This record gives sequence, structure tokens and C-alpha cells, in this order.
Amino acid sequence: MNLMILDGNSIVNRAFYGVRPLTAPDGTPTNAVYGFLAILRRILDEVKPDALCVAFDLKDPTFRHRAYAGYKAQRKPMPEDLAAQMPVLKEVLDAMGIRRYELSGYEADDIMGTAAAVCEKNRWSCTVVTGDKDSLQLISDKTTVCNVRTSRGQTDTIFYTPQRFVEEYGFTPEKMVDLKALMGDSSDNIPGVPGIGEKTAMDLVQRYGTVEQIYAALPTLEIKEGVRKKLAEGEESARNSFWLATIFREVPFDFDPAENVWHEAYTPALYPLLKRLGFHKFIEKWHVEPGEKPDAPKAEHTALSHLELLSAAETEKLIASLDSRESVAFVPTDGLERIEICDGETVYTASWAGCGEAYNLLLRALAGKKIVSHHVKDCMRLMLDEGLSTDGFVFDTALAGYLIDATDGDYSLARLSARYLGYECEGAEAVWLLRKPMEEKLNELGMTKLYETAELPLCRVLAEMEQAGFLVDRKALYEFGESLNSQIDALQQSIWSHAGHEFNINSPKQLGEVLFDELMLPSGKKTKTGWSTNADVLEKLIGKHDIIGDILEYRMLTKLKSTYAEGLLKVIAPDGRIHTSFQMTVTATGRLSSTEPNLQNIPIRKSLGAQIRRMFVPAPGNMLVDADYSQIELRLLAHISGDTAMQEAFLSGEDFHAVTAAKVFNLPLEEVTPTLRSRAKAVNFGIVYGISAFSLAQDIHVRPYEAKEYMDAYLEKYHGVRDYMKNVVEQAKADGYVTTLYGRRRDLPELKSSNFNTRSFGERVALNMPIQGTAADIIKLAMVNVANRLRSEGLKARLILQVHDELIAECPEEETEKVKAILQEEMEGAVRLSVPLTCEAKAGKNWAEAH
DNA sequence: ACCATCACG
DNA sequence: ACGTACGTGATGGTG
Repeated sequence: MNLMILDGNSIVNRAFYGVRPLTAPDGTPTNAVYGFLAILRRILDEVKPDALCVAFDLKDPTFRHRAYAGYKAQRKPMPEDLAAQMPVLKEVLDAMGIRRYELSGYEADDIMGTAAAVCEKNRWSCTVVTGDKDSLQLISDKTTVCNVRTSRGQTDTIFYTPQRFVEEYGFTPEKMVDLKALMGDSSDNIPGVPGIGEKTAMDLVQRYGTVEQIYAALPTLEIKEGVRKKLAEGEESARNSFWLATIFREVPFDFDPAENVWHEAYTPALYPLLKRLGFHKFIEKWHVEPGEKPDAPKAEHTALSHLELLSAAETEKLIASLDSRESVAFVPTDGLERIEICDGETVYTASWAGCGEAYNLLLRALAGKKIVSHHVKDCMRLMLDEGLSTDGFVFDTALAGYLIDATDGDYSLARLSARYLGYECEGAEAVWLLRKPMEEKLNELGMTKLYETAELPLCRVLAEMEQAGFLVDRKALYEFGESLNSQIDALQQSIWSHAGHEFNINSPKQLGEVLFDELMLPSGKKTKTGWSTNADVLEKLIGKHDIIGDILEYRMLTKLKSTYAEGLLKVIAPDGRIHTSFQMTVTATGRLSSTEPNLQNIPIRKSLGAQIRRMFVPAPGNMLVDADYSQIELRLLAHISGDTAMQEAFLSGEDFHAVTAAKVFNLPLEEVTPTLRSRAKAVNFGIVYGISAFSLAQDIHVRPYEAKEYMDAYLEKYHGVRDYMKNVVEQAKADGYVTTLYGRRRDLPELKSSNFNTRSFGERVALNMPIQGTAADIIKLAMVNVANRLRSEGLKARLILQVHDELIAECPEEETEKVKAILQEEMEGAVRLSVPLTCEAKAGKNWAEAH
């Protein structure tokens, strides 16, 4: 029999910091409870225990406080948002029928230690689940400790058996107390030995064992004299710390594992409780049944009646009644095969099958209304295909959801309704009901203008771009792909003969084995699930073995063949054109993305790959016009940071990277070599991403200290950038989010994380998002303006592609000059910055030529 | 479904 | 001491 006991406080803490802010429909925070339940579910599935309980700390002082005044004296108070969730969590556990243990005077660790001891006596095995390392001392043959970590919503579990622990730490689990006695634990206010850190403490315990043993042999230990001195001076602290760190395993309470036997049978209280919290996912996944109580919220909103239109007469009646309606909610399914309409009173379902000829009339009548919908761009695409007007769309629930929280990723109506209405509903009804609360939220967050001037108008522009598509020279693309075959075959043979046998070169696993196990190539770097074989690693091995060059070339050619030649051929539509889909609700920064196929990553950097762009062509008699912003992100950095030196560099009209090199390397502009310029360029880009000296060094192949000198010199010369970097991170920490110039927003819960890496990531994002996001805002505005200009000037030209800082239009040859001018004017004129925002437009008979 | 890799800005 | 650049999507391999 197995008992699982959870450390309630530490798990809830992990959950709180690891799960992004989340609220119940009534607005109270729920992320910690949600995360706790997600972790519990995960562990239950892995362990499948017979019995289950949770231990909690109380606020009261414990026996440790009474004995040792400094203990947790300055313990940080629990954040308010977390404290508020503790009673809710306990309520949920009670409703699930899971026992809780909390005892005045003892910590959760002591309760768990005692429970584990009882289990061992009663021939039960025990799994202790916790978010911190304190309980590792409890590991034994019968007791496993499961360490839970969360980052970015992902939960990881490590199950420590004695063997696993020894592998990782190099000593047996009971010596965990000795380790902590030496190194201390700031979060628990265990002082340890002053001056001894984790590394030294690990080494001491590994080599000499317990605190007792270390002090018994102190004069003879083979350690640095400084360490010996620190140990001698800190002996009393070490002994006090040992006592504080020891889990007390004889807590006086009656614990019987058999009383905690648990099945997944819930009390009737659970359903309404999960409903109140908005945890629909758990209700579904855990098959929680409503019990006797009817579901109040569901009942409340059934005020809208539903009607399926099954005749032309009914349809015509609806069309007539629409006259008196100003706006309607509209949700198509299956293309335009079936639609749902909500006028605020009734939800209508209509289809070709049910309405007959009147269906067309209905669609036309709808097109004249103000329409609220979900994923408006996609609706417009359907309407354009039917030759219907797209002028009516006034609100998009998905787009609103995205602007409100760009990192959520789920903008389904089920999710949005749960979040903004407090219950789940679907279709046109959900869209109708969501409009008001979402409009209010957008307004509250200051994004109404961005929504109305950029995002919503862009829907039409993108729908037309998707519909237009990009013409491809199918024959040339096919031949290009075929032309790669012989070389790929030759490389495959060569690689196999170098290896001495055949293997799948496309398998990183097999390739890694060949290179690093069989051919014994040096410094097989980086491992996670095996050897790393990426281009960075391989490039360092060039010259060590002829196989390396072959592999790099093989990789390049097979990429071109599979992703670009074959991949693109598969998606050429009957009209000979490729119609990508632009995603408006995907990226965290406000950029678009492109799928099926992705036309935003067509090769250009290497000459062979760039050939692909020759196959993207205008229709006969037409031209391609390509315009791209020059260094828009760095110009935005200059503008947003207010750095005058950087602004002057752009105003001077000189080569910005060269000017930067001159500053960083303290040279006259004329003496900047191409190498220095490219290094400065790397620093420029690195700064925008919040790079470290280490990574810059990797990128430009210099030593880290040298990279650090470059960065220091850079921030010295551009000290406004240094101030900006500091301020933007501070502000983000205070606010919990960052914004672009136009108010687009990204929440940054990572900045609150106790995990160094997570927090550092948050800091880099805080630096980067305002810049990348503002650039995205600007090109979106430019696209709307370009499309308006092309239309108002009566041109046949149309936009066909956007690649983040680049717009591509196709136009009749005679419009070329006009279109070039319009693109340049509208792109440059989309915003006035403190530096010029320049844009270069070129025309050509294929994409490579126009760029 | 997830990882590793590589294509782009 | 940590672990090491922001944002994407498609592909092939693997379990």
C-alpha cells in the first residue's frame, strides 16, 4: 500500500509563481489553486497512490521559533493574491474528500516526516510530494520524495529514490541535513556557516560526511585554510543550523495511513465550487458530476431562445425582422455552409440545406448590418469568396481576447465566455454576449484606439491578401527540387562511406552516435536527449573530419528540397498561386504569423536558398514591388530610449552599424573594417534582445571578456540605452506588464518568478517586446494606409505579402512607379519618430529581383 | 505529442 | 552560481 502526502504550502507556492495570473468569473485570483490541482492531477496519474493527504504550515510560531529566535524571523509575508487563495484551496480539497493536516507548533515538513515514519512502521510505502528540497532527507527504501517544479505553466517531476539522490548529490539522503547545516538556506533563515556556499558544502559532505565527522576531523581535512578557518568560527552556527534543518519525525498526533485511503469520488460540493472558480477544464477531465444541485449560471442565461431555420418562409421572416436590428452576431461553420446568427433575443441556425434560395438573401441582408464576429479576418475571407460586402464587421471577439492577453493562446468562445461571462457558452450567442464586457476591458487597458485603427481594419487587408495569393512558377520550382537530387544522393553516399555503414542521416540521434561515439569526434558538445548535432556544433568541427562539411551541405539541401521545393509545390492552389493564412492572434509581441504555408521564412540568407525567391513571380504583365523598413527596430530603440547619441547617428544618414563600430572601438569612421562593423552589428541586435556577454561572444566568436568590453563600451557611448534598459525592466516589475508606443500590452508574470532563468527571460522580454511590438504596430498601420491609398487612387495594385518589416505588392507594369511611391510614403509616414523612419522600395519580375 | 533542427525577421 | 538572444512555423524522427 502506498500513501502520498503533499506539502501544501510549497506546492501552492510553485503553482502561484508558475501559473500565469488567472481569475474566477467573479474576479478573484485562482492561479495558485488551478496550478495546485493541475500538479495534483499530474502526480496522481504518475503515482496512483492508495491513500492521499495534504500537510499545511500554520502561521503560528513553531518549536523551532521558540528554541531559536532568529528562525524565519524575517520570513516574507505571503503575497496577498496567494494568501487569498489558501482558504479556497482548502475548500476544494475538502470537497474532494482529501484529508488535510495542520498542527500548531509544527511545520508541514514535520507532519510529513512523521507520517512517513508511521508508514514505514506499518509496512506502507510513502511518496512525499514537495516543491522544495528540505524533505529530501526523508528519502529511504520505503519513502520516495517527489520534487515538483513548474515553469511557464509546465510541470516537471523528479522522483528521488535513494539511488537517484546519490547519483545527483554524491552522498546519502540523510546527509542532506548536514549539507544544509553548512550552506544554510536563506529562504528558511537557516544561517549555515558564514562564508560557505553550496559548492564548498557539497564538496565537504561528499568527501567527509556529516557535520559531526567534519568537525571531529577538522584539523586534518585536506581543505583550503580559509575554509578551515570559516568552519572553525562557524561551528556553533553549523550545529544550530543542523538542528533547525532536521525534520522532526515524532509529531504527537494520531496518524494512520489507512484513514487516508482515497478514491476519485467527490462530494456534491465540488461541482458548484469548480464552477464558481471557472475551472471547467477540471470538471470535464475529472468527470465531476453536478450532483443534485442544478447549475445556477447555466440556467440564468438560457433566456435566449434557439431556432433552426428550416424553410424559405422562416428565413424571409428573419430577413424582414433584421430591418429593425442595428447589429447582429454572426458565426459561420463549415465555410459558409451553416451560420449562426444572434440578434440579442434569439439564436438562429441557418444552412443552405434548410433555407434554400433564401439563404443567399439572408447572407446579403446580414452583410448590410453591423456584424460582431469571431475571427473576423476569416469570416471576411469567406464573404469575399461569395462576393459579399465585408463593410459591416464592427467587433471581433477573438481579436479582442488576443489584445487583452496576447500570451494566453486560447481564444475559443468556450474559453472567452468562461472568462468574461462566468459560464461557458458558444456560437453567435457567446459572440453577442461577449462584445460589451470585452469592449470595456479593451477600454480599461487603453487599447481601444489600437483595436479600431489597426487591428480591425487590418482584417480586411489581410483577407484580401490571402485571397490574392502569390503566383509561383510551378515548373521552375519543381525543376529546382529535382536538381537537388543528384547532389543529395552523392552526399548521402559520401557520408555513409565516411561512417563505414548506412544510417539515417536525418536522425539527430543516429547522426550523433556516428559522429561522437563511432568517429570519436572531439568535444561532442551539449546533450539533452543525446549529442547535439546542430549547425553551431558541426561548424566547430569543420576541418576535423571530411564528413562534417558533407553533413552541413546535406542538411541545407534536404531542407530546401523537403520544406521549400516539395512543401510549396503541395500548396499551390488551382489558380497557380499560394494562398497563405495570416494569423492575427498568435504572437506575444503583436507580429503576424503565416501558416500553411509559412511565406515569412522563404530562404534568402544563402545564395542557393535565395533561388527559391526567383520562383515567386507576378502575373503576366505585372510587376512585384517590394518595400522594407531600414533597421526599424534599432530606430525604435533610438526613439523609445531617447538616447541622443543614437538618434544623432541615425540623423547623420551614415551607415549605422559602422558608426556604432567607430564608437565602440574608438576609431574614426573611415577606419572601421568589415569585421568590426559586423561585430558592432551583432552588438546592436543583441542589445535589442537583452543579450548577455556570453551569448554575444558565442555569436561573434570572441572570448566572453572581449564581448563584455564591447557591450560596456556600447552602453557607455549610448548611455541613454543603458538607462532605458534599466528603467523598462523596473517599470515592468512594478506593473507586471510592458506596452508598445501604441498601447499594445504583454503581461509578464515571469518577472515575479523565484526561478532565476524564468525571471531573466522576463527581463529580456521586457526589453524586447516594446521594440518588436511597436514595429509590428507601425507596419500594421502602414498596411491599412497602403491598402486605402491603392483603393482611393483607383489602382489595380494589391498587397500580397507581409514579412514583418517588408511589404510586397503586385501591380500592372504601368502602375509600378506609382505603387513604389505609395508604399514608401505610407510606410515612412505611418508614424513620426525622433529619427527618420526610412523605407526602400524596389520592383522586379520576381521576389529575389524586387528585394 | 514532443524534440531537434533550420528557415525567416 | 545560476545559464546564457527576441519572435515565429514546417519537417522528420522517435516513443
